[in-house]
Amino acid sequence: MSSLQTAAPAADASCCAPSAAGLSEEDARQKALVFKALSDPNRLRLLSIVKADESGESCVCDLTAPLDLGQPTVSHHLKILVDAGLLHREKRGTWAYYSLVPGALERTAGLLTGL
Amino acid sequence: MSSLQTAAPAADASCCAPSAAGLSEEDARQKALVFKALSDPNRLRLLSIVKADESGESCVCDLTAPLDLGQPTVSHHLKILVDAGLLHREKRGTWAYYSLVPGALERTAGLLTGL
DNA sequence: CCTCCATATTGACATTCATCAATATTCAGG
DNA sequence: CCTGAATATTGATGAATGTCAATATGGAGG
Repeated sequence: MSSLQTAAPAADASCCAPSAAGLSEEDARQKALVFKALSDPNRLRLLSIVKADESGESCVCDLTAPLDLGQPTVSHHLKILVDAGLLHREKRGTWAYYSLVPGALERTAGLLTGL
Repeated sequence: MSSLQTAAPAADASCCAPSAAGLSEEDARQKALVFKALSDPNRLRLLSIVKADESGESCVCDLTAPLDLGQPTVSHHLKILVDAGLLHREKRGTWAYYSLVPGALERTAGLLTGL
């Protein structure tokens, strides 16, 4: 399971944080994972295409062409975005439809302003 | 020069964005650079420490200890954060003081919600 | 059952990255 | 000037990453 729990306070888990004014080491590592998922241009484009689609979801075949990448590469990027808790995957028949996890982008934005 | 201009509208610069529903390739690359700067746990901790400091600025010597990293490594990370437009560097005497660029975190958060 | 199609996984390769040790730079004091 | 201190830069190294070609998986239709 896991799923990064993007906005988790991670409060008592790090009760013994020795000092280090800011983030605990563990807290920083988890938050960095989300930003790492966002640190690739093609993944940003995938997110924006999925978001822009009026139906709210896109299948891999719609995402391969505009990025000029191979299908396995697009699948790989999509998996990273799903693992980061940003995209949701639903398989219907032969097709896989990806959609934004509601509120995920806003929660991630909150990670920044709440640093 | 450079300095990523985190919140630049990049409006007319990409007037010819051919199609690709979402971000243009160039737009995506620039935004990815900011998130790449945020994709390292130690850099997130640096940001939070600088932000948490009541004086609003910290020198390298204050940042080396809590991260348990060598001084060159911390300098390297700070440079990346400065290049990303997130931190400001001011040298006074022998010391270098780093502070948050006002509004930079909020602008970066806006990159996400405005995808 | 067999074939086709959409997607996922594996393996390999080149590139990028985080880190450190060593060295260079720059400034303050004597 | 010379010394010492704080920071930056360089070079090297091991790990992680993005990409593709090849293959696997799994459902749809004949």
